[in-house]
Amino acid sequence: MRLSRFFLPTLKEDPKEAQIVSHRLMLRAGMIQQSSAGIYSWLPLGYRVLKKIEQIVREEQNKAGALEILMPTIQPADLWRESGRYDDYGKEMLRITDRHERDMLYGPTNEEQVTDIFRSHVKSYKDLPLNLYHIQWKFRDEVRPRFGIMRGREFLMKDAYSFDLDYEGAKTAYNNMFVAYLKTFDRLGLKAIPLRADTGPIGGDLSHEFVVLADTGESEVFYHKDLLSLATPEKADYSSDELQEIVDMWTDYYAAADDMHDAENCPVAEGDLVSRRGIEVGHIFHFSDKYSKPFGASVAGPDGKDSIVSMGSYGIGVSRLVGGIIEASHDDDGIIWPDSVAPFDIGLINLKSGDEACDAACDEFYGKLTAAGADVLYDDTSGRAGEKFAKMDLIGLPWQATIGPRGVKSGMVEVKNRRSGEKQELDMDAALKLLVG
RNA sequence: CGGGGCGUAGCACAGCCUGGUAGUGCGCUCGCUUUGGGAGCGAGAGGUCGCAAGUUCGAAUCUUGCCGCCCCGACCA
Repeated sequence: MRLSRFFLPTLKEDPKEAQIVSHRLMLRAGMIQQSSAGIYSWLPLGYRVLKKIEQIVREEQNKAGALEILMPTIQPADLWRESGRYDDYGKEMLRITDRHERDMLYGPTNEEQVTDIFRSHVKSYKDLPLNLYHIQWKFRDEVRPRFGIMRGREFLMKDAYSFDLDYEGAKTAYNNMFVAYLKTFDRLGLKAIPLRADTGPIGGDLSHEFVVLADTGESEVFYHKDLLSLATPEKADYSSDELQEIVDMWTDYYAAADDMHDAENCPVAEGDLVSRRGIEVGHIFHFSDKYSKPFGASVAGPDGKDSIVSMGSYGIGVSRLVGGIIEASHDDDGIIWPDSVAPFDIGLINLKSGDEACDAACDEFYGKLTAAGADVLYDDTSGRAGEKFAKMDLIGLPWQATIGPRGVKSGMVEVKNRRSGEKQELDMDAALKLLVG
């Protein structure tokens, strides 16, 4: 992609409304534009990142055996009256009346909707276990949206829902998602820790939050120092017992959010306890028959008798992760994207656009990178060097390749790693080898 | 929902107290000079001063109401 043909409205100065670093950088890097409080448009650069994260989440859900569906954003109130949540949910739920005076709502979550789908079609234990997920926009009318995309009112979320015959099956489904989450956050380049969580209004007895570590995170977490050295599970398939072992291994270590942490009675020795800040990006629940019972979601068991299915739900804040990743990975100059979610792989800078030799060298290098399958943002604009470097640092592509009058005669390319800052002068072939293998 | 703050050009702001023809920096356009870390000079374009009512000969400025946005707290993917 040539920058001259791209839409990248970057800002040199900090917008005043943005306090936290991810919000500031997203606005400055031209990733998003606020539409109203807590509601944003995604501009090309931001949208690319959002889509990359979404795709990784999707791939890991698919690998875990979950099936993708797509449920509507607008739901009928009657469904929520069946579970009793229409009255319980309060003002955070955006309520809408259609032209026929029917009560509708913009979904803040989809337990009712998915349980309705399940009960309409699934009648036998032979169809279990089942895990349905979707990646869809949600709306919660927060009293006070803040932190940009991290705590918006409209947000993109992956939510999965598992259905099992009994508690044992549900627990395996839960463990399966637990492990899928470890793999997902690892692929996103994040350090995530599972915290035993309060189950809150949804209820249930098995629940974990996944918190991404970032110095600027919203809440404080305490955990045993060895927790982070655990290896992320790699195998494609695990048996129920293996899943349980992995979950046990991860949850044996102490980890708690500040509201659950009791310094006086903490089981971890002071020297082994680490305190850092974090951002909640995922939440998994087992909630048994909370929805299946009022909805009459039951299946015939092997004995021919109907039994209510046991459910769980598993959320990942996809849009929030964009901010979370930036919080966890940036410096004074801008964003530092992990390779897996970077909007482009490489930024190519033509230091003297309009100069015949520079243009020719850049065009050639751009062609080779692209032919090798790299996604390249090629700054072919007529801007000044400093401006180009600063902009490239700001948008945080993992690699920068610079071609300017100084090195062009000898066919040299300067390659810089955004994260380490390390620069090296290479001839075009060596640079190509480094960047695209 | 309690408390606080702010709405003036695309962005950041000054002007308001003490009413009198709307300004600065960045960005944008054109020209010249520059050219390896957000350039210099010159010339331009761009604003019903959030909206409405009121006071006044005259309102960005004073008064009232409304709307929007931000921050702190309680609450949450």
